[in-house]
Amino acid sequence: MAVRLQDVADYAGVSMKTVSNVVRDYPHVSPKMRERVQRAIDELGYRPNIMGRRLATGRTGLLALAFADVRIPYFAELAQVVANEAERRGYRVLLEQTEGTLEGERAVVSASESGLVDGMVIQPSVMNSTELAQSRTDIPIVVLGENAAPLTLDSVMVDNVEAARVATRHVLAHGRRRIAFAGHEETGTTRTSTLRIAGYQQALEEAGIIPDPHLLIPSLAVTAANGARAVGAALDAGLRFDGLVCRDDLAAIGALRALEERGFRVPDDVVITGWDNTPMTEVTYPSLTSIAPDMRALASRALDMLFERIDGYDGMGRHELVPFSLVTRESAPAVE
Amino acid sequence: MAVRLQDVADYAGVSMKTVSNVVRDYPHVSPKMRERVQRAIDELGYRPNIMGRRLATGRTGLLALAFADVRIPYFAELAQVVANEAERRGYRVLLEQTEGTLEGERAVVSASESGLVDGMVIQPSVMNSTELAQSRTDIPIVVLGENAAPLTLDSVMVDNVEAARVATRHVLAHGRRRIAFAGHEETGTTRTSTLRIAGYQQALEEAGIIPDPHLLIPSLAVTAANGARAVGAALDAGLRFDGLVCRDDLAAIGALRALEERGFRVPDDVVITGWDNTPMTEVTYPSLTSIAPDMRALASRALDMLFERIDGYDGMGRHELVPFSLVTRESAPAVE
DNA sequence: ATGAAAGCGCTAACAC
DNA sequence: GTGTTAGCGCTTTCAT
Repeated sequence: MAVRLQDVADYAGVSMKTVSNVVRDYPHVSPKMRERVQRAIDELGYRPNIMGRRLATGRTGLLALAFADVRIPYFAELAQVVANEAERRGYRVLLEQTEGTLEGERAVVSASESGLVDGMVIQPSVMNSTELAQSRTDIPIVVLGENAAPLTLDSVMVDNVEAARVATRHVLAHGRRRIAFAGHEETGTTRTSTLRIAGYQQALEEAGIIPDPHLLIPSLAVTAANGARAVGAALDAGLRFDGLVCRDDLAAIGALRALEERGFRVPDDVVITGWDNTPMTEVTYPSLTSIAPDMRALASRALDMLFERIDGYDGMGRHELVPFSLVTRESAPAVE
Repeated sequence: MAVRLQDVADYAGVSMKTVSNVVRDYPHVSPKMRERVQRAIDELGYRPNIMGRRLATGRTGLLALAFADVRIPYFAELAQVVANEAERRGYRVLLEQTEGTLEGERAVVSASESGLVDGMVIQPSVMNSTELAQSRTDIPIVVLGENAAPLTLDSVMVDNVEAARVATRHVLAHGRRRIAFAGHEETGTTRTSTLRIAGYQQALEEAGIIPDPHLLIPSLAVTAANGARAVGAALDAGLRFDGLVCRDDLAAIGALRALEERGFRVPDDVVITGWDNTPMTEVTYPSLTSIAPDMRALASRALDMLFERIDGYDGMGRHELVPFSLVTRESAPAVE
């Protein structure tokens, strides 16, 4: 039905090899031959069949990108930038969602079929990198947002501890002393949250403040609605604070609503920082100061390392940090 | 390197055919043989190679999902539900982003390679369905959110006109009379926006109100920030309204900010409705009343039709509507 | 119920 | 510079 390489070869009166050379822009083809073949290709409307090519080369041109849920704005952002970077390298991206559960992550990682993708970029929610490294040995994996065990896995992340210190110091610079932390998981705190809380506590201690565990406000899951519920419940229970460092923008957005609903003013009564610098931060009222990871660098370095491994590099796991910045907006304005 | 079907066959002392039968759960295999082969598979850790299988069967098990940008919450939602429905049918989803441009859509649709995906679900931003139908004839396509020309393309959408009437009538029921519409594109209104504006105007006319073109507030692009700018500028220019039907939730979120920033109160001064019922509507302050398309039905019907075509159905294009509802929240509460 | 062999569409040695 | 041919890993008639 579809026109094949052989059809073009027959039509142009040349061999498959020559047509293949033209299709793949192989340099050593005479101009007139190239033109003749190209005409045949155009007239027949030939399109190379990926599967045939992939079988022959062993490369699929496909990458898997795995994370909890695209509906979480940070992951949508990640999908966008990874897809862009992949495209620049001639690759396409297969979305794999894990729902943030261990089963989901296991399912994604222990693929029952092989040869679909050449590599995988994964931001695990719960699985540790040791298990990760053991599950999928047939293709290279780059881990995002978590320091991978130094086996064959590479990792890229921002320095969560440092970034949390920066955010917290910024709140301190506003003269706030009772600073809460919101949005980490209620059950089984993830590594990401642990690191951010560590940075938050370090900054407090550096300022001579003893971290008060009551000021840690966990929420059920990473949604803004849960963030609102958690912060709302804390306020209703009488908890008071004048600064709030949030685990992510969703928690911050939820906190914003919980506070306003109860008559607290941001930033006058409570200074707030978010994390991820997702598009929504610009348009909440007040807009949100947020930690902005360099997403482009993140995706770019992750794919660099992934392709090095696809190309055969076989050294120890490499662990890279990418830059971040604090973008100040109304919820915690810049301080002179 | 990787273990192949032949390796398993050798190891188990049977033919490839038998192993293949076991792998694919072919019914006519004797239990003892099945067990023997299964043990070989387990011991060798055999995983069938997708590409080999696909080449042989002609099915890739992959679907393309194309739309403007995953960072737009509605599309993230769409990606999520389509991925889920596809998985239930044993398929995976390849993300294709068009950036909402004609070039982007053309690039996605006029794939230079064939055989990668078995079908495509696309929500076009600018390309009309006639061009769509002509561009990609090798695989079936289902169009979302736009009434496809009745060639070989199927389409699924909500009744945009009717939904816009429902939203507008709800605002009218609040006793509002100067009702604006916000968030449609400034340049080259999309078909979606056109339909929604039509429904909005119909509802006004039914209520005996002559639609005032000044109350149409376009914005530069579908982001909340642009929505805020557009509505803000309109207010600053002296435009006044007591109701606002928004093209989508992003526009509504932007409008919310623009209004609050200028001291207008929602819903007291202005009643607002959004569209898409994205997660953020729950947690804005005030929360947003929004048109909620039945996303599950949308994805489910789209994939049903797509698979019918993949399986050989070759009739005229079918055009289906899926249900929607109006979810009332604080920005436009339910009216008794 | 199981085996043998012919492809699926393409690339890559290797020859000419 | 171009043609020949042998796979890539799997499924699938067709035999047995």
